[in-house]
Amino acid sequence: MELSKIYNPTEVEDKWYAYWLKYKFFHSEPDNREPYTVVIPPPNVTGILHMGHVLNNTLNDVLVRKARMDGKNACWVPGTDHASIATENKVVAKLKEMGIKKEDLTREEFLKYAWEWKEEHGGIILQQLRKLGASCDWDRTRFTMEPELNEAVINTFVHFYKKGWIYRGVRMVNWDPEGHTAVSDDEVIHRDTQSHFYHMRYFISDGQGHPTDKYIVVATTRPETIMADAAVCVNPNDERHKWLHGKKVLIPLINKEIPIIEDDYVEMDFGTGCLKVTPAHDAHDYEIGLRHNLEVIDIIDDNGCLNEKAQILVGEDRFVAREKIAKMLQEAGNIEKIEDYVSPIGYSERTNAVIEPKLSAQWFLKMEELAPAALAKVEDGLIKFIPDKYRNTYRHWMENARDWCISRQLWWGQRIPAYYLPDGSYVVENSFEKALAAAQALNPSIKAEDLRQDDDVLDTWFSSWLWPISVFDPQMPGNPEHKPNADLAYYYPTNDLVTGPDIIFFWVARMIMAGGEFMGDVPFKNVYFTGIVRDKLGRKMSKTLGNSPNPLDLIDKYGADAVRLGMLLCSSAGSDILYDESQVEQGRNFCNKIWNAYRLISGWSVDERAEQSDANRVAVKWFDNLLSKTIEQVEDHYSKFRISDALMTVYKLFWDQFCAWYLELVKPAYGEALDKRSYEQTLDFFEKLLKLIHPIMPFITEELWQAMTERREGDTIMFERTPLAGPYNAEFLAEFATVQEAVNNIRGIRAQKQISPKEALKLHIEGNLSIELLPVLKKLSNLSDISFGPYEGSAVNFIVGTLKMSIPLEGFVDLEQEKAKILSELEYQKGFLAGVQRKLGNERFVNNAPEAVVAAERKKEADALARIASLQTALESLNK
RNA sequence: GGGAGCUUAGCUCAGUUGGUUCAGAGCGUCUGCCUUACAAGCAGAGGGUCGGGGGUUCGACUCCCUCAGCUCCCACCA
Repeated sequence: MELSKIYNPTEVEDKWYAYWLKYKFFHSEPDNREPYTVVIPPPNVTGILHMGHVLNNTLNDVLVRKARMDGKNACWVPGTDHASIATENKVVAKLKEMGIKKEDLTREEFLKYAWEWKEEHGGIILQQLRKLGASCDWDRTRFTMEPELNEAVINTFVHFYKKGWIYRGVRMVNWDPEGHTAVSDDEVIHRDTQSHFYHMRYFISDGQGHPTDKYIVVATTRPETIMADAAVCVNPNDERHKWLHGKKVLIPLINKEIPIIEDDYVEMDFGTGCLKVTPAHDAHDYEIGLRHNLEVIDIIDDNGCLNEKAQILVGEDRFVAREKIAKMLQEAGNIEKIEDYVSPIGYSERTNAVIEPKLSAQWFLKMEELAPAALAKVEDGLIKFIPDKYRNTYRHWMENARDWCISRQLWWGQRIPAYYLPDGSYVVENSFEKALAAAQALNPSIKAEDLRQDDDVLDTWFSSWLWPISVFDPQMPGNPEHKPNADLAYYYPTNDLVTGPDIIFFWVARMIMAGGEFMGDVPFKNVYFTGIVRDKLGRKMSKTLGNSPNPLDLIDKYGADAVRLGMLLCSSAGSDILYDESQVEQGRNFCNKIWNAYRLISGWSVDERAEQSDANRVAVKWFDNLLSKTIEQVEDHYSKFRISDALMTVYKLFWDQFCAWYLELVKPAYGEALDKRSYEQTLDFFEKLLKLIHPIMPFITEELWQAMTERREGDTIMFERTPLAGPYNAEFLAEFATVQEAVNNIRGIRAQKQISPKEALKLHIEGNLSIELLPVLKKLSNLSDISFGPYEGSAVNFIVGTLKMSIPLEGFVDLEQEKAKILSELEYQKGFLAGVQRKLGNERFVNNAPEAVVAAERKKEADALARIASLQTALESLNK
């Protein structure tokens, strides 16, 4: 069969993925092999594949496929996350398009739409992962909001509640007026934002609620909140404001009288030294309010609009109100000045709305015991972070962890299992029936219709923190009597987690907490943190910039193997990845190289009776040694999670050694056949190389592995064992490398002197070189003759290692040029020798340095002396 | 404001207890080649005083100090 000159991935990839699925090669069941377990970081159920996913899942797949080929029982559990805020937003937006407002729907009606949306768009991303070649056990696909996992979440809540670690409290929370929910501190992003600093005059009251002519200047960025002011605060040590003590001022526009108070919190040298205190709308002010018993006046509603308590501008959006009130203050003569001002403003990570600090009742999980326990797991080395530097970040956070606000004012998610009695008290149980019973225990007259379940749902992370446990045995969390089922007992703890450092606290830390709480064991042993994928200018990939390629388009254009390689090429753990399409091109080129190597080998005709030539025998011996050495290096890279190094090592072995040297060596002349022995050994090498490459590029390797010989239905490279490194002869490899260098030199001379590769040359070698390597040198350099010993004729000379080589080239030798070359080489060698001898002459070096180092220096000295000697002879012969 | 990290070739980065001719790799660039596996290729070449300064050491890209520049994380001085 004629193979095309160019590898065509599309058909190949679809064919083999379907084949792998057909035979359920990805499926894992517990057995007596060592397990290798990975759980996918569950993507948003309605999300679509982006470059970050590609990076993450490629790395995951490489690790899983490698483990599988190492003979482990590899299990990669896929699934999706319900992503409450993100999904609910999408559904709300969709309903809006349809002319439906969320407020007009009941909870049940809304959830019906949400589930419809989920069914329609959910899981697309999992289909897309298949295109990438991800070898997930699809039979184990989970969703964080499926019934069993919901149960696990609810049981977890009840568990911690009964333990006394979950409590309900009024706190200043980060309110997202667009998402209509509280979000955790970690979901708030602070960005410097251009705004204004309004300097306002607050007139001193005469005691009757009328302004005097005296005033103080208060500076704020939020004039729209003045109606909620409860006091003006100054520093007690501030001389400038001593006269104000005990006085009252009037809030502009509404003329409300508020006291002047004193608190150390106020910085004297910031602003005017006078702070308006608005307990309802600022966390610090709230604290001050608590200390001074101030009234809390909440004038902003859940949509971020002013409410009736504001008295003026009721119903206006907070930003509109800000502009308007500034104008009103100006007109009323209350504005001293308005400065441009840049200040950090909190934005919602999900909706990008400006966060409004807001007082509300929320549920919290205490971190008091969970955080230190989870910190210890990493500090004690039970869990390794790659790269290690994230331990610092982790420690810092864990030592300062605040209680986790776990309630969200949403409908899409697990509803908090707290049930309120008419008197405002509540019970927490994992079912309505139990709750009713508990309520009736408190008050026998309670009926079912008297109980009202809490409206809030739980933070999505409150379900994903159970993921490494719940995907195997959802009964486990929050169920102390339950014994782990067979899956959980076998697969837990998982081995490696590949994820981004941005969710180290959201997810990684909390999984460690849940693992400790429910399993008494870590959820994973290694956490590999990827970087963030950026464009080649270093910018984050974003929709608005339009700099994020669609991975599926890339796969269509270049093939999944190429995309995988392109991603891995630039990915060292923990550092950001500057993605450029040229890397994917490199991946495609590599596929093509592999493809063409196969074309070459498969096109050879074989001579059953021919003897193996000396050159071929040495070539095989060399590559066999090199393969062992390289496998050792690759294994070492993998063991340290240096995936891109492992990849580059294999890449260079295939391209720079196998193709550029080995195949060139054994390649029969045109029209001639290859001896059978060399042919079979070459196929063996090729197969081993395919196996080494398979974890990185699964498709092309399966295609060629299947093509290279007759395979049975159901065979796959996936379950072939990783080639093992045998012993190798390092000296032989080094000597071969010397020959390669010599060949390079001769090629360079040919190029320089414009001598055709077809014209045979003679070579003289001064020094020792194994005779067995001569056929290699001869073949690759097209030499008609090699002789040893000093050469004194006119020649082009070069030095390789300790060998001086000369090519007699009557008519091509430029004497002067040759002399100059040797002289400069001599100079270099003498300088080098001087350096070495200086070192060796230094007693402290000889006495203090390790013996091996000193010995190496002595060898350098000897080698340099030998080279200098032969250079000098060469020079003398030229001078004759 | 606190913490962590980075700075090595045009670009992206390795450099793994301080010691091999250690100053590297990939890509890009330049030159010559459509040589019957591959121009998505082959054969060559050029390119860096390892951010600046100081120190420790027989020896520093590597350890310490300092300065400069950049990045990230945490932190709501209104």
